[in-house]
Amino acid sequence: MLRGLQLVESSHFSRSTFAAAGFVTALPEDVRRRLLNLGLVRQFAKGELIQQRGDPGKEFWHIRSGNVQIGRYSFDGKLSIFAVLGPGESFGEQAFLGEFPRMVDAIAGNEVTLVRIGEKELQSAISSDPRVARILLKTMAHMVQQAFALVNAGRNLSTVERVARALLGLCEGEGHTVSIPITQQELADLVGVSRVSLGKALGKLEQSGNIERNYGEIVVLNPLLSRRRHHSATL
Amino acid sequence: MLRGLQLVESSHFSRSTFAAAGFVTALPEDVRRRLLNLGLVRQFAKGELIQQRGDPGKEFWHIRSGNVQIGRYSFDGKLSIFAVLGPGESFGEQAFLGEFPRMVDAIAGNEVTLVRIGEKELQSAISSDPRVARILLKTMAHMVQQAFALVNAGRNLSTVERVARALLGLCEGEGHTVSIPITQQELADLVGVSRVSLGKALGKLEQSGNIERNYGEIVVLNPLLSRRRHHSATL
DNA sequence: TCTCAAATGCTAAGAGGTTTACAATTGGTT
DNA sequence: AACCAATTGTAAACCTCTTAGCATTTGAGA
Repeated sequence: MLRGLQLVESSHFSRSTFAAAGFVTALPEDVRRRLLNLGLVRQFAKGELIQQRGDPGKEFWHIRSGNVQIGRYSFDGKLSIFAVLGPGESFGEQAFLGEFPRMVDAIAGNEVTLVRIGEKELQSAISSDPRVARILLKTMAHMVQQAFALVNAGRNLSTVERVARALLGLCEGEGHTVSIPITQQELADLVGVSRVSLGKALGKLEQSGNIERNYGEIVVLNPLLSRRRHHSATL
Repeated sequence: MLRGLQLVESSHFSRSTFAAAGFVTALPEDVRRRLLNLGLVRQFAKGELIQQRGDPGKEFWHIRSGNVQIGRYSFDGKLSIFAVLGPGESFGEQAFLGEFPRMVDAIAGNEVTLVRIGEKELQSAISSDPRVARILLKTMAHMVQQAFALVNAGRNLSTVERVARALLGLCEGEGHTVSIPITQQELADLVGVSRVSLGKALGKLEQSGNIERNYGEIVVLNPLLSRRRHHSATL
């Protein structure tokens, strides 16, 4: 029975996928400050492209203020948003650390202030304090862990549950009612089901009062309503 | 049309899941040697338990000789094997680096010689050479990458393809015909499908001459036959 | 050799997702 | 205001997997 958007959430769908909320956050206060002080501060205007799919990841970014949309421009120039990240979060570590090309585009959602951490800054932080490397490795290990949790989640959850999770992920910690600008087709691709199935799932979530369906947007009514960690779904 | 076990294999199913083939291998020759010299060498007799699910991961292991079975003991004392690792490979990094309990059991498949790398050895290696931390971070980033590749693979591949991949993963680089001791129920759980569906998939793979089904074992006939990287499945 | 539990093979019913197709709605544009 | 392309709602046929049940085969131990 549907009883609400009360989900597992040991990891947000989007956070764990394309960004590491804890990558900078997990560092001890003093080390974090030192690292962020090393980085170059850059501003981006709303809509400006921060990173592009395919180009080499020579840095990662820490968000000081504003928010960043993570997504993919399709061939026809449309953007499919996977996540919206806010202050304190960081993104781009994966390509940077792994030394492979960026897999997603990042666009400034509004006026945004970022700190750029490149190879030099990373090395400097690592050599300045022996704890740093260890903590970063720990954070990465957790990301691997979460990634595999995702694999299993995908296997064991119903479509409705997966859709609900994806929506929660797109809310990104917002407290109250949130309007997500996304088409059903895009959301279907994100979750990995057909548009028809997604429609049915959304229908159920709407009936149980969790969301509202509008043209080109989905309104999540009470996203924070009991978002817990390490519990099984009540859905 | 089924044309053979010619698969993607940017990542082995099992390797990327429970072990990191490249975790030690990726290090530069000199650093690797130094790290492995630091570690305590231990022998395990065939069948001996190396690590147990649930206990704290205070180290990881590098296999010098012999092979190690990674799996899970079910409540009734039976072992479900997920992977068999050989010389040069390592395992247990994830729990060790992430500082959470072990998720799998590891048993010596035969007389095996391991090198134990603990906190002290890791720290020592990291501080001895600035490259080490960077390389380890890179390896971890790749594991995250592979994990997400798995997510997408699970979404886009047919059951037959997923089964074929799982089998290839269990072969672990063996060149010729390999006999894998595993029941259909266990393999079904591993792949995430029902035994009935697995049976059908195995039937197709057998018909196309890739495997043989026996009682409690599956024989993979030509596992190495064109195992490539970063290509799409021909299956 | 006989016995029996485990493992496999097989079938049928049912649930749920996909594809395809078309109608209805929406929001921007002329 | 009228139009049009994008989006959404809906239906039907089809396909695959699951569950459940039972028959058959296998291999190990008495």
